[in-house]
Amino acid sequence: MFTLNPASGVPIYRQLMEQVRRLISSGQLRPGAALPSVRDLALAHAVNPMTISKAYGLLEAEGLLERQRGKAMLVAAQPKPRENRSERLARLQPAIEQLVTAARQLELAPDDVAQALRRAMEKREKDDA
Amino acid sequence: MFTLNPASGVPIYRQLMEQVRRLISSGQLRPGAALPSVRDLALAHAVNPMTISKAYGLLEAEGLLERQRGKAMLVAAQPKPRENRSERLARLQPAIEQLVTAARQLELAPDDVAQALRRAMEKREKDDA
DNA sequence: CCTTGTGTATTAGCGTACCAATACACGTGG
DNA sequence: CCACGTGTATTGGTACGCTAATACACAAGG
Repeated sequence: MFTLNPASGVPIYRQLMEQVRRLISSGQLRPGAALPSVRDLALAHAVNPMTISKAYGLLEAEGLLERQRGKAMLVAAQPKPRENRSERLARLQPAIEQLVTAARQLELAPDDVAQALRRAMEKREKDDA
Repeated sequence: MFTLNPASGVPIYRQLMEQVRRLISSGQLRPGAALPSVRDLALAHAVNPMTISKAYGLLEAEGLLERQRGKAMLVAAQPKPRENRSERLARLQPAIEQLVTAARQLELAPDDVAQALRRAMEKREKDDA
């Protein structure tokens, strides 16, 4: 469900937060849905439970998650359950900018980049299936 | 020349290193070319000079840069002056993977992503000109 | 009741990243 | 020669990110 890369430089708890935000904004995690338990996630990704808890706690402070004593973390009941396409595209923008910067510095033609991107998306689609 | 974002989570010196690697692998920085001075870069990006120096030092350890006492850092004379397209595409892969991951979690269609990418690349091209 | 499963607080420790300020060694040009 | 521009070493400090090991409060189910 999540992709955590400890060597990326980006703090793990931040990676997790961003991915939860995305899953909620796309509706893959709907209001009321339960999140993976802190210990499960920590075990699965070989990470300290407190690192996961930190992400959950911050997301609760943002109002995206709700806490129930003794039970799993839930997606909060929100006024905006699912963002429209343009809002989600806005969330994608940072990743796009980074890719464009890299492509420019590598002097790769737009067509080459587009083709590589299409390949990667097709492969991901296949792997998910 | 460089794009350093202190808030991205990725250490500044790592961002710089990666971008120097890309500019060399594309030939935009050729063997013998001088790099921006530590103090200039530090001033331009509001960063401590030692942070830039750290990046330069590590790149020298990698063999990408050469040091001349009292003079600016140079791009080393390398056996491989410029990488071919497939090698440069390989360097682009991490940025692509990250974009694909984000797109999946945002439930954005490949066509939407491709279109957003093309727009961003065209805009960058225009801004550069 | 008691076990198991939630999240969380606490304490301590460790390594990294960055900063400020200072000083040094070297090459170049006035 | 001297001033200026290279990179760099040093010292000291701050903040962050992550870990380990415990321990607690609560809910649900056997």
